[in-house]
Amino acid sequence: MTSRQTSQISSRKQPKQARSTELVATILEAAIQVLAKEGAARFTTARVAEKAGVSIGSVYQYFPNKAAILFRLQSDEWQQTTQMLCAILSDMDKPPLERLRTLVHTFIHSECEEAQMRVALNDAAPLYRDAPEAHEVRATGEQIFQTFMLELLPEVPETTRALACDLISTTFSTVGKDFSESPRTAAEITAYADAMADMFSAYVTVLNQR
Amino acid sequence: MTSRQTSQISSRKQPKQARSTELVATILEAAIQVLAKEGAARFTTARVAEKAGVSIGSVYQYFPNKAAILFRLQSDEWQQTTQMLCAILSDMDKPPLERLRTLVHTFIHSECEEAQMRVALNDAAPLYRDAPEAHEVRATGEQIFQTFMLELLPEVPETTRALACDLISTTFSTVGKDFSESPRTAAEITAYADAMADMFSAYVTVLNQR
Amino acid sequence: MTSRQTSQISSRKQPKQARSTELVATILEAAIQVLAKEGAARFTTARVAEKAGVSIGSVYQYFPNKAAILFRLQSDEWQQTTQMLCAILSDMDKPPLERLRTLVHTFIHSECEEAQMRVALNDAAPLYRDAPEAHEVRATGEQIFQTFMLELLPEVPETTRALACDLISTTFSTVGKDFSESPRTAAEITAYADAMADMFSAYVTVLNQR
Amino acid sequence: MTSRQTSQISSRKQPKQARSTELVATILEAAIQVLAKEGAARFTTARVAEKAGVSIGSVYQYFPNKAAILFRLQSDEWQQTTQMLCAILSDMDKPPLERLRTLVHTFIHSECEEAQMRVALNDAAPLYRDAPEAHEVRATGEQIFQTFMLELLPEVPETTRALACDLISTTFSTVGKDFSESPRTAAEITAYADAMADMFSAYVTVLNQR
DNA sequence: GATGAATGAGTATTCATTCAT
DNA sequence: AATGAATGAATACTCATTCAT
Repeated sequence: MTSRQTSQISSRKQPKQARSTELVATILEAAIQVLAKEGAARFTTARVAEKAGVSIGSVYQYFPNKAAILFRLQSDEWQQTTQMLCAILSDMDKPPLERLRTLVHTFIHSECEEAQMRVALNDAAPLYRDAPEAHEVRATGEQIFQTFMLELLPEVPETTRALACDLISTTFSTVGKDFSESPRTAAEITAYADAMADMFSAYVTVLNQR
Repeated sequence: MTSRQTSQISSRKQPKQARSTELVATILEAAIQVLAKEGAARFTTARVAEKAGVSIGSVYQYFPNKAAILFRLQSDEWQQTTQMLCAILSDMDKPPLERLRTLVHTFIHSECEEAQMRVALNDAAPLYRDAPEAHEVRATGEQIFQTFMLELLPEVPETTRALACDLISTTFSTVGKDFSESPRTAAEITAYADAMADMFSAYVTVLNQR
Repeated sequence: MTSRQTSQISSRKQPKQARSTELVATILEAAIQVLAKEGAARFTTARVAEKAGVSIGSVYQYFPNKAAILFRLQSDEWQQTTQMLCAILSDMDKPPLERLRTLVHTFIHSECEEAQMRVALNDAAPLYRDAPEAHEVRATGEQIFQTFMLELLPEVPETTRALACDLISTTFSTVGKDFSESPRTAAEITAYADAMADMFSAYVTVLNQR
Repeated sequence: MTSRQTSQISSRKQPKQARSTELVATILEAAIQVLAKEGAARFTTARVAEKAGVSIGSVYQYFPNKAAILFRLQSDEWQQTTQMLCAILSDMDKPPLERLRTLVHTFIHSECEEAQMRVALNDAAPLYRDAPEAHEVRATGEQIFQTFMLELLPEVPETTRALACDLISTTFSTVGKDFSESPRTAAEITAYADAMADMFSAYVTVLNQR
């Protein structure tokens, strides 16, 4: 957690060759394991390299610094989440509120998987959070959600909608994170997700009725 | 962010004399400043001692380890929040939903003060989070809120109420924390708090109508 | 003399390359000098590193902790002593008692060399003494001596022999250590070793006559 | 185990008043307990003061530094041993060799009592060993033994006798110390003491026959 | 005399990162 | 490209001793 870090946080090189891609994957996989088993405080480049069966030098060949590995992990997470979000929200066959409910369920469920790693990744957030790249990734996700909100709150004034969008998505992710920090049974997860969806539904309904 | 910690996290000695209390206050004040100005990663006992104009030994005379200082800071925060909560919720002259709205406003506002320090304190959470003392402090706050929920959701089945209680209070604190991480204008704060209160109101109303 | 030690005490890596072996040797040589010149209380990893002209990090690359350096020093000592013991005791051309006398002389002599370092190493014993590895090394030496005792006390009952073996070898090492703590002339050493050999001879002779 | 120590090691003041003597006794008793329970490395003035229910300042009122406490403990030990030695050796009714045997038995036995504390006291030896006062105390004990040796080895030349005296007394104390470091049953102690007495007897007998 | 708060030098150990091979 | 040895700043915490009250 010292500071001798380079500013750059995104990957050092685009691994064009199969060999490289493989290596990056190996390192990331090792990083996940170290994070999950050792926690953020014991997440060190040396440990990642060892777990990956690779030299430290190789790690630095593909990631400019420790933060970059963590950022990449987080980034991949966000991408997956975004895809999931996209898939669910674009299913125009179901009414918006039902899609929202599905979304909440799926998200909370996914958050509860690999909870240990997620907590650790969160603990390490100070290391990658401030990077400009981090904001970009987040922004993409928000974009999709905003589009969906347009569908959900058609008559509502722009300002209100933006606010609701922000509130709901934030509640989503922060409460989901907090909830997943304790171990949960499947039943608990379902109940909690339902409650959250109920809350969102009630809110959305009220906003539309105004 | 290393781990050589003693298990104990609560204060080393009860400051019986005025001198001691003063010193503890000085140290805590210094700790807040270090946290705010340097961030969690650079929060070291040496820096706290220096900022407090006190020897390192003195710091350790009153706090068994670094985590204890952070925990104390957090603990004091929680106590203040709890008192505020208590004061607002027990005002039986106003209807429950109005009190809830007031609560949200006050809380979000207070979270936005000293935001930088709060973010840093949050980043340092891994250091004190697991201490048993931390759970106790939190529990007290939840207790008060539960009592209020009884008033807010009188006819609702126990299980549902407990869930709603958990959800609302978690949303409260986690979303509030997230919101306060970016600098905000007074108008933004008010608008956001209103939105959150709207969401809670809608949810509570729906639950009562079922 | 503090206690923050990792459990492991044996060498961190097998120095496969010439470079490493050299470095380990340099560090050990420096450790001996620090021990001799500064004493056990001032034996610090930093001082060893400095004396060795190496960074602290390098010291920790080859030894998991301070105790490991001391243990290694002691271990090397024991190994040398054991070899010497072996060489002397296995010379079947000479009668057992003569070999015992030679042994005592050689041992006391060798103990008196680098006496200062030995005293310091002894002072530091609490740091490595309890390690399981330490017992193993000692055990090997005892084994050889036991075999020799079989030759020395052929007719004596097992129990008595074991006792005599223990007593003689302990007297050997502890008295030798104590004797070498003061500076001695060659004549003093010879006289003392002779006296000790006389004592052992008398004892052994009596045991055989019973 | 640091070095900010004053050179003086003997008691700071002669406690003339009953109150003082009592306090000194309390401190020494506490010191013994700390040594036994915590070991030499954790033997600190603060812990002694706390265990004694006395302020640190008071400890320093009666002992100039930490080493002085340890020295006093050791000194008291030596005095007791010397008295015991004296009592046994001056019993002119029994033949010298029998007295020697009794001595060995009594000594080994006493060494095995409070073994833990003795080991710790030994570990702390570097702190008080070099004080001139320590030599004086030891000298007294040797004096008595020398007188006894005169009786034991009447016809033997002075040089030889001095050597034998040194050897036997050293074997005595160092082997005794080493033996007592492991936990022992009463039977083991007796057997070991007998073996040692046998060895001494054999040696003495041979010397007298020359 | 008694107290115990205050001091601050001292120490073991970790870890991100570099760079010669 | 890959390696992994080397670096050394950084950090938490202890403890002997002093001295103002």
